[in-house]
Amino acid sequence: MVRMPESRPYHHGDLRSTLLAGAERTLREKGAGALSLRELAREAGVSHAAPGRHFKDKQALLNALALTGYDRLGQALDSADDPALPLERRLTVLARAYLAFAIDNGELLELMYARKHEPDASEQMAAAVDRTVGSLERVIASAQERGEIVAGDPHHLTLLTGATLQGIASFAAGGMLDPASALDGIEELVHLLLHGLKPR
Amino acid sequence: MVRMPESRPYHHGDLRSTLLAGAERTLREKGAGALSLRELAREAGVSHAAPGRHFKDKQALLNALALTGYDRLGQALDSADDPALPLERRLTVLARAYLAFAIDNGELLELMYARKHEPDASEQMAAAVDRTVGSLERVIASAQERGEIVAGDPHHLTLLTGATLQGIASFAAGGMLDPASALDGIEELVHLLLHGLKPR
DNA sequence: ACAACAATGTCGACGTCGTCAACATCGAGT
DNA sequence: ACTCGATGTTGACGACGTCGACATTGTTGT
Repeated sequence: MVRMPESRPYHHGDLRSTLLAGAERTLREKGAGALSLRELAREAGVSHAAPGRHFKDKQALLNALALTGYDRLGQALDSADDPALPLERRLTVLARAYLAFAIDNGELLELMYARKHEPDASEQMAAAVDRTVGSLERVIASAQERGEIVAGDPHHLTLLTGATLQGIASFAAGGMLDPASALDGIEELVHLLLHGLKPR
Repeated sequence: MVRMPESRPYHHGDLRSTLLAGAERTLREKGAGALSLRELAREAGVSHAAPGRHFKDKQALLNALALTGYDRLGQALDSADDPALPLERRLTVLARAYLAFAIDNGELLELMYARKHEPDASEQMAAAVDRTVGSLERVIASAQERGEIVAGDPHHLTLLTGATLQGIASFAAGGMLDPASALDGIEELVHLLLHGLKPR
Protein backbone atom coordinates (compact mmCIF):
# COMPACT_ATOMS: atom_id res chain seq x y z
CA MET A 1 0.00 0.00 0.00
CA VAL A 2 1.13 3.45 -0.73
CA ARG A 3 2.11 5.49 2.29
CA MET A 4 1.38 9.06 1.82
CA PRO A 5 4.02 11.15 3.48
CA GLU A 6 2.27 13.34 5.97
CA SER A 7 2.23 16.39 3.79
CA ARG A 8 1.39 19.64 5.39
CA PRO A 9 -0.12 22.26 3.18
CA TYR A 10 2.52 24.28 1.42
CA HIS A 11 1.53 27.30 3.39
CA HIS A 12 1.49 27.10 7.13
CA GLY A 13 -1.39 29.47 7.55
CA ASP A 14 -0.42 31.15 10.76
CA LEU A 15 3.33 30.96 10.86
CA ARG A 16 3.90 34.36 12.36
CA SER A 17 1.93 33.67 15.52
CA THR A 18 3.32 30.15 15.74
CA LEU A 19 6.84 31.53 15.65
CA LEU A 20 6.09 34.10 18.31
CA ALA A 21 4.46 31.50 20.53
CA GLY A 22 7.36 29.11 20.11
CA ALA A 23 9.83 31.88 20.76
CA GLU A 24 8.14 32.77 23.99
CA ARG A 25 8.14 29.18 25.13
CA THR A 26 11.82 28.81 24.35
CA LEU A 27 12.47 32.09 26.10
CA ARG A 28 10.74 30.83 29.20
CA GLU A 29 12.33 27.38 29.17
CA LYS A 30 15.85 27.90 27.94
CA GLY A 31 16.58 31.59 28.07
CA ALA A 32 17.10 34.28 25.51
CA GLY A 33 20.50 33.10 24.35
CA ALA A 34 19.18 29.71 23.29
CA LEU A 35 16.74 31.17 20.82
CA SER A 36 17.39 30.16 17.23
CA LEU A 37 15.35 30.99 14.17
CA ARG A 38 16.18 27.66 12.59
CA GLU A 39 15.07 25.81 15.71
CA LEU A 40 11.80 27.72 15.74
CA ALA A 41 11.29 26.88 12.10
CA ARG A 42 11.87 23.19 12.86
CA GLU A 43 9.34 23.26 15.68
CA ALA A 44 6.82 24.89 13.40
CA GLY A 45 7.45 22.21 10.76
CA VAL A 46 8.67 24.68 8.22
CA SER A 47 11.89 25.30 6.34
CA HIS A 48 14.80 27.15 7.90
CA ALA A 49 14.35 30.29 5.86
CA ALA A 50 10.60 30.62 6.27
CA PRO A 51 10.81 32.87 9.34
CA GLY A 52 12.58 35.40 7.14
CA ARG A 53 9.27 36.05 5.39
CA HIS A 54 7.72 37.32 8.61
CA PHE A 55 10.68 38.86 10.39
CA LYS A 56 13.40 40.71 8.55
CA ASP A 57 15.96 39.37 10.99
CA LYS A 58 16.26 37.90 14.45
CA GLN A 59 16.08 41.29 16.11
CA ALA A 60 12.78 41.99 14.40
CA LEU A 61 11.31 38.86 15.96
CA LEU A 62 12.61 39.90 19.36
CA ASN A 63 11.09 43.33 18.94
CA ALA A 64 7.73 41.84 18.04
CA LEU A 65 8.00 39.55 21.04
CA ALA A 66 8.70 42.51 23.28
CA LEU A 67 5.62 44.27 21.94
CA THR A 68 3.37 41.36 22.85
CA GLY A 69 5.02 41.47 26.26
CA TYR A 70 4.03 45.09 26.71
CA ASP A 71 0.49 44.20 25.72
CA ARG A 72 0.25 41.45 28.30
CA LEU A 73 1.89 43.52 31.00
CA GLY A 74 -0.33 46.50 30.35
CA GLN A 75 -3.39 44.32 30.47
CA ALA A 76 -2.28 42.72 33.74
CA LEU A 77 -1.70 46.10 35.31
CA ASP A 78 -4.92 47.63 34.08
CA SER A 79 -7.03 44.74 35.29
CA ALA A 80 -5.27 44.73 38.66
CA ASP A 81 -5.71 48.42 39.33
CA ASP A 82 -8.72 49.36 41.41
CA PRO A 83 -9.22 53.12 41.76
CA ALA A 84 -11.64 52.55 44.63
CA LEU A 85 -8.95 51.24 46.95
CA PRO A 86 -7.15 53.48 49.44
CA LEU A 87 -3.76 54.62 48.25
CA GLU A 88 -1.46 52.21 50.04
CA ARG A 89 -3.58 49.20 49.26
CA ARG A 90 -3.98 50.32 45.67
CA LEU A 91 -0.23 50.62 45.21
CA THR A 92 0.34 47.28 46.89
CA VAL A 93 -2.00 45.52 44.53
CA LEU A 94 -0.42 47.18 41.53
CA ALA A 95 3.06 46.34 42.73
CA ARG A 96 2.12 42.74 43.29
CA ALA A 97 0.74 42.47 39.78
CA TYR A 98 3.92 43.88 38.29
CA LEU A 99 6.13 41.65 40.35
CA ALA A 100 4.08 38.58 39.51
CA PHE A 101 4.42 39.35 35.82
CA ALA A 102 8.12 39.98 36.20
CA ILE A 103 8.64 36.72 38.03
CA ASP A 104 7.18 34.42 35.47
CA ASN A 105 8.19 36.47 32.46
CA GLY A 106 11.69 37.34 33.52
CA GLU A 107 13.46 36.80 30.26
CA LEU A 108 10.71 38.50 28.32
CA LEU A 109 10.93 41.52 30.58
CA GLU A 110 14.64 41.77 29.89
CA LEU A 111 13.84 41.83 26.21
CA MET A 112 11.40 44.65 26.74
CA TYR A 113 13.97 46.75 28.51
CA ALA A 114 16.77 46.06 26.04
CA ARG A 115 17.25 48.99 23.70
CA LYS A 116 18.76 47.51 20.60
CA HIS A 117 16.25 48.99 18.24
CA GLU A 118 16.76 51.04 15.15
CA PRO A 119 14.72 54.21 15.40
CA ASP A 120 11.98 52.70 13.24
CA ALA A 121 10.82 50.06 15.69
CA SER A 122 11.55 52.47 18.47
CA GLU A 123 8.31 54.38 18.12
CA GLN A 124 6.06 51.46 18.83
CA MET A 125 8.28 50.53 21.74
CA ALA A 126 8.28 53.98 23.22
CA ALA A 127 4.51 54.14 22.91
CA ALA A 128 4.18 50.78 24.63
CA VAL A 129 6.44 51.89 27.45
CA ASP A 130 4.50 55.10 27.94
CA ARG A 131 1.27 53.19 28.03
CA THR A 132 2.65 50.87 30.69
CA VAL A 133 4.25 53.53 32.84
CA GLY A 134 1.11 55.59 32.43
CA SER A 135 -1.01 53.35 34.60
CA LEU A 136 1.36 53.89 37.49
CA GLU A 137 1.73 57.59 36.84
CA ARG A 138 -2.04 58.01 36.92
CA VAL A 139 -2.23 56.53 40.39
CA ILE A 140 0.54 58.77 41.64
CA ALA A 141 -0.90 61.90 40.09
CA SER A 142 -4.40 61.33 41.39
CA ALA A 143 -3.12 60.63 44.88
CA GLN A 144 -1.09 63.78 44.67
CA GLU A 145 -4.16 65.85 43.82
CA ARG A 146 -5.85 64.51 46.90
CA GLY A 147 -2.84 65.51 48.98
CA GLU A 148 -2.07 61.93 49.89
CA ILE A 149 1.36 62.20 48.36
CA VAL A 150 4.06 64.77 48.74
CA ALA A 151 4.29 67.54 46.16
CA GLY A 152 6.77 67.46 43.31
CA ASP A 153 7.08 66.49 39.69
CA PRO A 154 4.80 63.45 39.38
CA HIS A 155 7.18 62.06 36.80
CA HIS A 156 9.95 61.99 39.38
CA LEU A 157 7.77 60.23 41.90
CA THR A 158 6.64 57.70 39.35
CA LEU A 159 10.24 57.14 38.45
CA LEU A 160 11.13 56.38 42.05
CA THR A 161 8.40 53.85 42.61
CA GLY A 162 8.82 52.34 39.16
CA ALA A 163 12.54 51.98 39.70
CA THR A 164 12.03 50.30 43.03
CA LEU A 165 9.66 47.80 41.50
CA GLN A 166 11.94 47.17 38.57
CA GLY A 167 14.87 46.68 40.91
CA ILE A 168 13.06 44.15 43.05
CA ALA A 169 11.90 42.37 39.95
CA SER A 170 15.42 42.23 38.58
CA PHE A 171 16.70 40.87 41.89
CA ALA A 172 14.05 38.18 41.86
CA ALA A 173 14.72 37.32 38.23
CA GLY A 174 18.44 37.11 38.91
CA GLY A 175 17.96 34.58 41.67
CA MET A 176 19.34 37.05 44.16
CA LEU A 177 16.00 36.97 45.91
CA ASP A 178 13.50 34.20 46.35
CA PRO A 179 10.45 34.98 44.19
CA ALA A 180 7.95 33.82 46.78
CA SER A 181 9.42 35.89 49.56
CA ALA A 182 9.67 38.82 47.18
CA LEU A 183 5.91 38.64 46.69
CA ASP A 184 5.41 38.32 50.42
CA GLY A 185 7.56 41.36 51.05
CA ILE A 186 5.55 43.58 48.74
CA GLU A 187 3.28 44.93 51.43
CA GLU A 188 6.13 45.99 53.68
CA LEU A 189 7.97 47.39 50.72
CA VAL A 190 5.14 49.67 49.65
CA HIS A 191 4.71 50.76 53.22
CA LEU A 192 8.36 51.71 53.46
CA LEU A 193 8.17 53.52 50.17
CA LEU A 194 5.25 55.60 51.36
CA HIS A 195 6.46 56.30 54.87
CA GLY A 196 10.18 56.48 54.27
CA LEU A 197 13.14 54.93 56.01
CA LYS A 198 13.41 57.59 58.66
CA PRO A 199 11.40 57.11 61.83
CA ARG A 200 8.51 59.51 62.25
CA MET B 1 58.05 24.60 10.87
CA VAL B 2 59.44 27.31 8.64
CA ARG B 3 60.25 30.40 10.61
CA MET B 4 58.97 33.69 9.30
CA PRO B 5 61.55 36.47 9.61
CA GLU B 6 59.46 38.61 11.97
CA SER B 7 57.12 36.21 13.68
CA ARG B 8 55.66 36.96 17.05
CA PRO B 9 56.81 34.77 19.91
CA TYR B 10 54.95 31.51 19.95
CA HIS B 11 53.54 32.29 23.34
CA HIS B 12 51.65 35.50 23.87
CA GLY B 13 52.75 35.90 27.44
CA ASP B 14 49.66 37.49 28.90
CA LEU B 15 46.81 36.28 26.76
CA ARG B 16 44.29 35.88 29.54
CA SER B 17 44.41 39.50 30.61
CA THR B 18 44.55 40.67 27.02
CA LEU B 19 41.40 38.73 26.23
CA LEU B 20 39.57 40.12 29.24
CA ALA B 21 40.63 43.65 28.39
CA GLY B 22 39.56 43.26 24.79
CA ALA B 23 36.28 41.73 25.85
CA GLU B 24 35.51 44.63 28.10
CA ARG B 25 36.28 47.12 25.37
CA THR B 26 34.03 45.28 22.93
CA LEU B 27 31.37 45.09 25.58
CA ARG B 28 31.49 48.84 26.05
CA GLU B 29 31.65 49.69 22.36
CA LYS B 30 29.44 47.15 20.67
CA GLY B 31 27.40 45.42 23.32
CA ALA B 32 27.33 41.96 24.77
CA GLY B 33 25.83 40.27 21.75
CA ALA B 34 28.68 41.32 19.48
CA LEU B 35 31.30 39.54 21.55
CA SER B 36 33.10 36.76 19.68
CA LEU B 37 35.96 34.62 20.91
CA ARG B 38 37.41 34.42 17.43
CA GLU B 39 37.31 38.19 17.10
CA LEU B 40 39.05 38.61 20.43
CA ALA B 41 41.69 36.13 19.34
CA ARG B 42 42.24 38.11 16.15
CA GLU B 43 42.65 41.35 18.09
CA ALA B 44 45.15 39.66 20.35
CA GLY B 45 47.08 38.39 17.34
CA VAL B 46 46.55 34.77 18.22
CA SER B 47 44.86 31.78 16.65
CA HIS B 48 41.13 31.24 16.86
CA ALA B 49 41.35 28.39 19.36
CA ALA B 50 43.86 29.95 21.71
CA PRO B 51 41.21 31.48 24.02
CA GLY B 52 40.09 27.94 24.76
CA ARG B 53 43.29 27.43 26.75
CA HIS B 54 42.27 30.12 29.22
CA PHE B 55 38.51 29.86 29.22
CA LYS B 56 36.71 26.55 28.95
CA ASP B 57 34.00 28.21 26.90
CA LYS B 58 32.50 31.59 26.17
CA GLN B 59 30.46 31.59 29.36
CA ALA B 60 33.61 31.08 31.40
CA LEU B 61 35.06 34.25 29.91
CA LEU B 62 31.89 36.14 30.67
CA ASN B 63 31.96 34.90 34.25
CA ALA B 64 35.54 36.04 34.67
CA LEU B 65 34.59 39.39 33.19
CA ALA B 66 31.74 39.71 35.65
CA LEU B 67 34.10 38.99 38.53
CA THR B 68 36.43 41.82 37.52
CA GLY B 69 33.34 43.98 37.34
CA TYR B 70 32.44 43.17 40.93
CA ASP B 71 35.98 44.05 41.94
CA ARG B 72 35.83 47.44 40.29
CA LEU B 73 32.35 48.19 41.59
CA GLY B 74 33.26 47.18 45.12
CA GLN B 75 36.32 49.35 45.00
CA ALA B 76 34.33 52.31 43.68
CA LEU B 77 31.76 51.95 46.44
CA ASP B 78 34.28 51.46 49.21
CA SER B 79 36.31 54.47 48.19
CA ALA B 80 33.19 56.60 47.85
CA ASP B 81 31.77 55.76 51.26
CA ASP B 82 32.58 58.18 54.04
CA PRO B 83 31.34 57.04 57.46
CA ALA B 84 31.85 60.53 58.84
CA LEU B 85 29.06 62.02 56.74
CA PRO B 86 25.53 62.44 58.07
CA LEU B 87 23.18 59.70 56.93
CA GLU B 88 21.36 61.35 54.07
CA ARG B 89 24.53 62.81 52.60
CA ARG B 90 26.33 59.51 53.03
CA LEU B 91 23.63 57.61 51.19
CA THR B 92 23.54 60.21 48.45
CA VAL B 93 27.26 59.90 47.84
CA LEU B 94 27.05 56.13 47.78
CA ALA B 95 24.10 56.19 45.44
CA ARG B 96 25.86 58.56 43.09
CA ALA B 97 28.89 56.28 42.98
CA TYR B 98 26.76 53.27 42.13
CA LEU B 99 24.82 55.11 39.49
CA ALA B 100 27.98 56.50 37.92
CA PHE B 101 29.41 53.00 37.68
CA ALA B 102 26.18 51.67 36.27
CA ILE B 103 26.04 54.38 33.65
CA ASP B 104 29.39 53.80 32.10
CA ASN B 105 29.48 50.08 32.66
CA GLY B 106 25.95 49.27 31.69
CA GLU B 107 26.58 46.15 29.68
CA LEU B 108 29.05 44.85 32.21
CA LEU B 109 26.51 45.33 34.98
CA GLU B 110 24.00 43.29 33.04
CA LEU B 111 26.55 40.51 32.86
CA MET B 112 27.04 40.67 36.59
CA TYR B 113 23.35 40.26 37.26
CA ALA B 114 22.83 37.48 34.71
CA ARG B 115 22.65 34.12 36.45
CA LYS B 116 23.76 31.70 33.79
CA HIS B 117 26.42 30.03 35.86
CA GLU B 118 26.82 26.42 36.74
CA PRO B 119 26.93 26.01 40.51
CA ASP B 120 30.72 25.87 40.44
CA ALA B 121 31.33 29.44 39.35
CA SER B 122 28.36 30.45 41.40
CA GLU B 123 30.26 30.52 44.66
CA GLN B 124 32.71 33.18 43.62
CA MET B 125 29.82 35.16 42.18
CA ALA B 126 27.72 34.92 45.28
CA ALA B 127 30.67 35.96 47.40
CA ALA B 128 31.30 38.94 45.15
CA VAL B 129 27.66 39.97 45.35
CA ASP B 130 27.64 39.71 49.11
CA ARG B 131 30.77 41.79 49.32
CA THR B 132 29.18 44.47 47.15
CA VAL B 133 25.82 44.52 48.88
CA GLY B 134 27.63 44.46 52.19
CA SER B 135 28.92 47.99 51.87
CA LEU B 136 25.37 49.25 51.59
CA GLU B 137 24.05 47.00 54.31
CA ARG B 138 26.70 48.27 56.71
CA VAL B 139 25.53 51.84 56.24
CA ILE B 140 21.92 50.87 56.82
CA ALA B 141 22.68 48.78 59.89
CA SER B 142 24.84 51.40 61.54
CA ALA B 143 22.25 54.11 60.92
CA GLN B 144 19.65 51.82 62.37
CA GLU B 145 21.66 51.36 65.55
CA ARG B 146 21.80 55.10 65.96
CA GLY B 147 18.03 55.26 65.54
CA GLU B 148 18.29 57.27 62.36
CA ILE B 149 16.40 54.65 60.45
CA VAL B 150 13.19 52.83 61.14
CA ALA B 151 13.38 49.42 62.84
CA GLY B 152 13.08 46.19 60.90
CA ASP B 153 15.18 43.54 59.26
CA PRO B 154 18.19 45.44 57.93
CA HIS B 155 18.28 43.03 55.04
CA HIS B 156 14.83 44.15 53.96
CA LEU B 157 15.77 47.78 54.17
CA THR B 158 18.95 47.19 52.23
CA LEU B 159 16.91 45.38 49.65
CA LEU B 160 14.59 48.33 49.22
CA THR B 161 17.30 50.90 48.71
CA GLY B 162 19.41 48.55 46.62
CA ALA B 163 16.45 47.76 44.41
CA THR B 164 15.66 51.41 43.91
CA LEU B 165 19.22 52.11 42.85
CA GLN B 166 19.30 49.12 40.57
CA GLY B 167 16.02 50.17 39.03
CA ILE B 168 17.17 53.69 38.32
CA ALA B 169 20.41 52.33 36.90
CA SER B 170 18.53 49.95 34.64
CA PHE B 171 16.28 52.78 33.43
CA ALA B 172 19.32 54.90 32.66
CA ALA B 173 21.07 52.03 30.91
CA GLY B 174 17.98 51.30 28.87
CA GLY B 175 17.78 54.83 27.56
CA MET B 176 14.48 55.32 29.32
CA LEU B 177 16.10 58.03 31.38
CA ASP B 178 18.79 60.53 30.52
CA PRO B 179 21.97 59.51 32.40
CA ALA B 180 22.91 63.08 33.27
CA SER B 181 19.53 63.93 34.70
CA ALA B 182 19.52 60.62 36.53
CA LEU B 183 22.69 61.69 38.30
CA ASP B 184 21.19 65.09 39.01
CA GLY B 185 18.08 63.51 40.47
CA ILE B 186 20.01 61.39 42.95
CA GLU B 187 19.76 63.88 45.78
CA GLU B 188 16.00 64.19 45.54
CA LEU B 189 15.67 60.47 45.14
CA VAL B 190 17.55 59.67 48.34
CA HIS B 191 15.53 62.30 50.13
CA LEU B 192 12.28 60.72 48.99
CA LEU B 193 13.52 57.31 49.98
CA LEU B 194 14.31 58.49 53.47
CA HIS B 195 11.24 60.61 54.04
CA GLY B 196 8.68 58.66 52.08
CA LEU B 197 6.10 59.65 49.55
CA LYS B 198 3.47 60.58 52.07
CA PRO B 199 3.46 64.14 53.38
CA ARG B 200 4.53 64.48 57.00
C1' DA C 1 72.79 19.27 31.73
C1' DC C 2 68.95 17.31 30.16
C1' DA C 3 64.92 14.68 29.68
C1' DA C 4 60.19 14.53 30.94
C1' DC C 5 56.22 17.24 31.55
C1' DA C 6 52.74 20.80 31.89
C1' DA C 7 51.27 25.01 29.90
C1' DT C 8 50.25 27.43 26.02
C1' DG C 9 49.41 28.11 21.08
C1' DT C 10 48.18 26.31 16.13
C1' DC C 11 45.59 23.84 12.76
C1' DG C 12 41.83 21.66 10.72
C1' DA C 13 37.39 19.88 11.25
C1' DC C 14 32.46 19.64 12.62
C1' DG C 15 27.88 21.22 13.38
C1' DT C 16 25.01 25.29 14.08
C1' DC C 17 23.64 29.64 13.12
C1' DG C 18 21.64 34.06 10.44
C1' DT C 19 21.03 35.75 6.07
C1' DC C 20 20.56 35.98 1.15
C1' DA C 21 19.17 34.91 -3.71
C1' DA C 22 16.71 32.02 -6.83
C1' DC C 23 12.90 29.35 -7.41
C1' DA C 24 8.10 27.06 -6.20
C1' DT C 25 3.42 27.17 -4.70
C1' DC C 26 -0.64 29.13 -3.33
C1' DG C 27 -4.72 32.27 -3.04
C1' DA C 28 -7.02 36.76 -3.84
C1' DG C 29 -8.67 40.10 -6.96
C1' DT C 30 -9.17 41.70 -11.63
C1' DA D 1 -9.00 32.46 -16.12
C1' DC D 2 -4.89 34.92 -15.25
C1' DT D 3 -1.83 37.44 -12.96
C1' DC D 4 0.65 38.85 -9.11
C1' DG D 5 1.87 39.31 -4.45
C1' DA D 6 2.41 36.69 -0.32
C1' DT D 7 4.38 32.84 1.59
C1' DG D 8 7.42 28.67 1.72
C1' DT D 9 11.68 25.90 -0.07
C1' DT D 10 16.33 24.98 -1.40
C1' DG D 11 21.01 25.75 -1.49
C1' DA D 12 24.75 28.53 -0.56
C1' DC D 13 27.90 31.64 2.14
C1' DG D 14 30.52 33.25 5.92
C1' DA D 15 30.90 33.54 10.99
C1' DC D 16 30.79 31.33 15.09
C1' DG D 17 31.97 27.93 19.37
C1' DT D 18 34.10 23.84 20.35
C1' DC D 19 36.93 19.78 19.88
C1' DG D 20 41.01 16.67 19.02
C1' DA D 21 45.61 16.20 17.19
C1' DC D 22 49.81 18.33 17.04
C1' DA D 23 53.69 22.09 17.85
C1' DT D 24 56.39 24.97 20.75
C1' DT D 25 57.85 26.66 24.97
C1' DG D 26 59.24 27.09 30.00
C1' DT D 27 59.94 24.49 34.17
C1' DT D 28 61.22 20.95 37.18
C1' DG D 29 63.33 16.84 39.03
C1' DT D 30 67.37 14.24 38.74
